Amino acid sequence: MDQRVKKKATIYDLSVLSGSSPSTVSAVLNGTWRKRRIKESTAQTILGLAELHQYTTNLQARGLRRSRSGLVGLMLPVHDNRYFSSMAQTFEGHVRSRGQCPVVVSASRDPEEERRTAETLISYSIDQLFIVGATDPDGVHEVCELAGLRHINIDLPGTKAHSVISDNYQGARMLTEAIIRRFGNDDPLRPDELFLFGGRNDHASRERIAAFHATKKALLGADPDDGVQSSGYSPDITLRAFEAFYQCRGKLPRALFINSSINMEGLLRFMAGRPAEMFSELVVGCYDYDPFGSFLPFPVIMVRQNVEAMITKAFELIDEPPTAPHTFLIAPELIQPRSALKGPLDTLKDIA
Amino acid sequence: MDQRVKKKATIYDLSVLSGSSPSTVSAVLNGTWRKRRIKESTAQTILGLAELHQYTTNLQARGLRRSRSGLVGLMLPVHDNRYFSSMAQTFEGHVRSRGQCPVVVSASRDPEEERRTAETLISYSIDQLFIVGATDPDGVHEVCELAGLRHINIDLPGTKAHSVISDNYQGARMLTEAIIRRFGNDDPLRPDELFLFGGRNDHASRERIAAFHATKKALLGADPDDGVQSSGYSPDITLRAFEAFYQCRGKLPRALFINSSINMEGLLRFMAGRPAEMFSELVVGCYDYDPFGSFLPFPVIMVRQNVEAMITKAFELIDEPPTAPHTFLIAPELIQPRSALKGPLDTLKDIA
DNA sequence: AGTTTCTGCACCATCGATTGTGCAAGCGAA
DNA sequence: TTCGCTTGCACAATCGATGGTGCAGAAACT
Repeated sequence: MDQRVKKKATIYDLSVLSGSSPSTVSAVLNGTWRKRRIKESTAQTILGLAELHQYTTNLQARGLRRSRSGLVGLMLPVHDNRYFSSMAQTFEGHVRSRGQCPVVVSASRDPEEERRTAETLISYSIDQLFIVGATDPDGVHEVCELAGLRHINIDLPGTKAHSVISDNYQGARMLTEAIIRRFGNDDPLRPDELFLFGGRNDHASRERIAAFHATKKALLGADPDDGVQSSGYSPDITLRAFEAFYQCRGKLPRALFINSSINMEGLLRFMAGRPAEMFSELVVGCYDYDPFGSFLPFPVIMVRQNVEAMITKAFELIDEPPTAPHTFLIAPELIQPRSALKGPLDTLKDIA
Repeated sequence: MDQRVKKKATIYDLSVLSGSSPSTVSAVLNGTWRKRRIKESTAQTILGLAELHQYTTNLQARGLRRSRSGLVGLMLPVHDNRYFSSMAQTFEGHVRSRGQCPVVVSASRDPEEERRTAETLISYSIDQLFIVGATDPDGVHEVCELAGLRHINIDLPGTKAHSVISDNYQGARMLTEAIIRRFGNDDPLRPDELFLFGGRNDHASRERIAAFHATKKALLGADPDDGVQSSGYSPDITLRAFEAFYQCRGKLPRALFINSSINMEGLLRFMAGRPAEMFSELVVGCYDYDPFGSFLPFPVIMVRQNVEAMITKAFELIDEPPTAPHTFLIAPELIQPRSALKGPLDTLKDIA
C-alpha cells in the first residue's frame, strides 16, 4: 500500500474497494453524481476512498473520451521579453481561475513553426488557443479551423479570426508627439533629427510607422523619406542598423523612435563600449514598456500595451458564438521616463 | 471530404480506406512498421492516405496507451522576469530538439500551488519535470516520486532529487568584491556603506548573504551586522525596505548588493519620482542579469547565471539512472556595467 | 512430398474515464 | 393486488492508439 512508485489508483481500483461500479465511481469523482441520482452515502464512501488512496483523475483518459483536454494554449513568438512574458503571466492567471491548465509555448516568429506548434497542441486536444504576435495568423487559423479549435489573435491581427491588438496607430502617435514635445521651443527638434528603428512588414509596424510619419509631418511640418530603418525583431540586426547609420552620418539622431524593446536591445548593444556621453543628449521613445528601460541615462518615453485588458478581452471573445472576424483595439498607455510600474507579479502573494 | 470542421481522421478511417487493419496503420504511422514486418508498398499506401487526409496522431490516445505523453514540464516561479523567461526559452529549444513538447507553467513561489501544479502535470502523464526556483522542492519531489516521474531541481536545490544551481557563493563573492573594488583607494568604501537588499530564507539567498558577509570582512576588515535587509522576492516589499532605510538614515548607502532583478525593480520604484542626482554616486551590484538593468545611470555590476549550462546539465542528469541526490554548481559570470549580452533569442532566425 | 522458416499482416486486449441506457427494488396510489 | 413512478445504481459502448500474439501462405530446405 505504501510501496514507492505504486501505480496510481484508477476508478476501477476504487470500484473494487467500494463495491460500486466504475461508472458510479466516475460520476462521484467528476461531480456529476447528483445528476445520476447516486446516494449521498455512496458518494461519501467513494470520496473517502479516493482521498485515502490519493486518487487523481487521469486527464489523458478523460481528454480522450471527452475530446477536450482542459488545456488552454498560448502561443508566443518568444518568451524572453518582458512584453510577452507578462502576457504569459497574465494569461496563466486567467486560465487558472477557470480551473484549466495553461500551456505556454513559443514559435519563434516562424510561420512554419507556428503551424506545427498549433498542430501539436491540437493533437493534445487543447480547448482553446491564444495566438500572440504570430507572423502568419491566418496560416495558424487554417490549422485551427480544420480541427474546430476556438482561437483568437492577439497583438498581431489576422483576417480570419477575431483579433485583439494594441491601438498601434494611436500609441505611436502619442509616442512620436511626446518625443517631439520633449524638446523645448528654444531648440526644437528638426524633422531630420528623428528616426524610427526596428519593425518589419507586419501590421503593428506598419501602423506605427504610418503614425510616426503622420505625426512628424503634423508637428514638424516635414518628414524626410529616410526616417525609417527597418530591422525586424532582432537585436543584432538593429545593432547593425545603428552602426550603419553612425558610420554614414558620424552621429546618432537626436531622437529615436524604437519599435519594440527587442530593437531597444539593439541600441544597448550599440551603446556598449561607446562612451556614455555619446548618448547624454539622446531622447528615445520605445514602443514597449520595460521597467529597467525606463531608467536609462537618457529620457526614454515608453508605451505600455495594456496586456491585462487585451487578455481579458480575448477571453471574452473566445467564448462567444463566432461572428465575422473583427479586430478590437486596446488603447496603450504612454509612460513617462523613470517610471516603475506594477506588473502581473504584484498580484502574487508577497512573501518576505 | 472538404467540409469545414470535419472530424479528424483516425487510424480506423485509414484502415478502412487502405484495406489494412488498424494495427498495421498504427505501426506504419508511428514508424515501427519495419519491426512489424509490414511490406514497403503497404506502408507507402498508408502514408499516402495519411498525407491525403491530413492525418495527425491523437496524442491523448497515444499518451493514454503508452502512459506517457511526450510532454516535458518546466515549472517556474514566475514568467515575468528575464532570468526565468530566458530559462523558458532555453528549455524550449532543448525539448523541441528532442521531438517533445514543452509545457511551461508558473507556480508563484507558493508551496501549495507548486504541488498542485505538479499534480496537474502528472495527470497529463508528462514525461519529465524540471522544477525551477521552487520554494518547496522536496514537497514537489514527494508528488513526483509517488507518480514515478523523473524530475530535477534547478536554481534552488532540494535534498531528495538532483539539483543544478548557480554557484551562489562564488557569484556573490565576485559581485561583492567587484562592488568594493569599484571604489578607488582615494575614497574607499567603508563597511557601513555597503548593504544587501532582497532575498529571503532560501538556499540561494543564504549562500549569497554568507559570501557577502565573508567578502566584506575580508576586503573591508569589518562587517556590521545590519548590512542585510531581507525583502523577499517582491518589488513592493523591497521598495518599502528602501523607504524605511531612507527614512531612518536620511540617505541611501553608497553601494548596494541587490539580491535579484526582482528586488532591483524595488529600487526602481524607489527611484521613481526622486531626482536622478540622488543616485548619481551609487554603485550597485545585482545578482541577476538584465540588459536594460546594465545601462542604468549609475554603474550596475551584474551576475549572469549560466542558464544554458544549467539546462544542459539538467537534461543530462534527468536521463541518467538515478543515484543519490547531488547538487551541481554552475559557475555564473560577472558582467561589467553597460554590457549588452546575447541571449537565447539570438539563436533564432533573424528576419528583417 | 513433408517439414521448417519467413513474410506479412490481422486480432484483440488494453490504457482510464465518460455517458446513454436499462433495470430491479421500493413505495405510494388505485 | 397491481400499476406506475421514483430511486439508485450497473452495464456496456466508446474515445484512438498500441503491441503481444497468432496464423495463413509462400519460400526454403531435406
